[in-house]
Amino acid sequence: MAHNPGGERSRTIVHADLDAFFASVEQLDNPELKGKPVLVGGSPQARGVVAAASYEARRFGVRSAMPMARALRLCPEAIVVAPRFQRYHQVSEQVLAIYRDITPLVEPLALDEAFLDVTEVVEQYGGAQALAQELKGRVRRTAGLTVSVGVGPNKLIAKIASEQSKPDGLLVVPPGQEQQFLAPLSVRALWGIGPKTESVRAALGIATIGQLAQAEPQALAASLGQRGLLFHQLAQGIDQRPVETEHPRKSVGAETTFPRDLQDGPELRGHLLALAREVEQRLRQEGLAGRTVGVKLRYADFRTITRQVTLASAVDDVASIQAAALGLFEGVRSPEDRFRLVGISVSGLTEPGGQLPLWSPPATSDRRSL
DNA sequence: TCTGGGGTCCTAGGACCC
DNA sequence: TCTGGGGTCCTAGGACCC
Repeated sequence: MAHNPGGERSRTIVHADLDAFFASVEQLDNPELKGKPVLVGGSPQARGVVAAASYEARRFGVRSAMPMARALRLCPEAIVVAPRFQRYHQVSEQVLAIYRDITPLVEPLALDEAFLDVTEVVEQYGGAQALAQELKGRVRRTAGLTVSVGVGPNKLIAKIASEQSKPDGLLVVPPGQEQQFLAPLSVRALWGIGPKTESVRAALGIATIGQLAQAEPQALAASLGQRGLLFHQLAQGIDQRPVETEHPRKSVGAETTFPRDLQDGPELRGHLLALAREVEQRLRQEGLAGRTVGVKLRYADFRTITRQVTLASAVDDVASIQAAALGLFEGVRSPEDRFRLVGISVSGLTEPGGQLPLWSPPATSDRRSL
């Protein structure tokens, strides 16, 4: 066991991240796509973006979340494939089963990512390196996919290690080497530091995680609030978050972006109804109901607003969801507004109980939104 | 360049209650 | 006439992640 002055047991955490997941599954299922630039996502006509790009496509500078129109300008010969989420779920379950065969302490983060707490089993495999090799081998043989693996004394280190090792990588950061490993990396590598936060830190003159670790906590708190102090901790390589196998769901939502902007009318309301149906279906699949119904509206100029209402009891049926959503929509729309997206979500989730009302008045006395 | 769809978490302010 | 303190619930927006 590693030396640790704090007296706490040293943990061994694995982060496993499937490479270019959606695109790799498409190449697996259709051998004609192997070795070719593949883009999984929506069509450029439907204002689609790239959900996943094969490594062949990334060489052209294509990245996830990039508008498909731009991706195709960068890589005109790319093959665009519509996403098949059911299939990705299937493969994801297959891979999670492999992880759970190693340890029950598996925390899925997304379809293509998971943490494993292998503290108790790592010695059975002859150490972290050997365990990671074994995991990679099993995923390749069983699912036909490559996975990048990072191993470290905590989640933060494991995650950044797998990121650094991509693709088909393996990187073990032993306890005690956290600071050394992190110091030269960009603060952007820290989980939670996005473009906005990065611009704040740029104003402070901090570029690397090492500099962030050295910075005055007060200065960080002044510009970033509580998060500044958290980032300061993380920059020292300190991260006590446990691997959690259970994540109770907090909300269920569905949204659609229209191929062209829509004004209020039968077409838009038809979309709202379809979204309410979809949310109902998914709530029932999971045996859930929720008290809070929300709508999301994105205007033609990309400005986005949300409105929500909390009902007296939890609902899981189209009629109630749709009624609440329409009420919220009526409260904000003007006839000349043009929308590019509408969405519906249900939160405040519970197990549905007994008879459900079609419509309940808001729980609060604030009825402005209605 | 022209921006998806699924989420989580955080902040801040207001209403309300005792 | 000039107004506490603590706590909870609710809403809206925004940053972020995959």
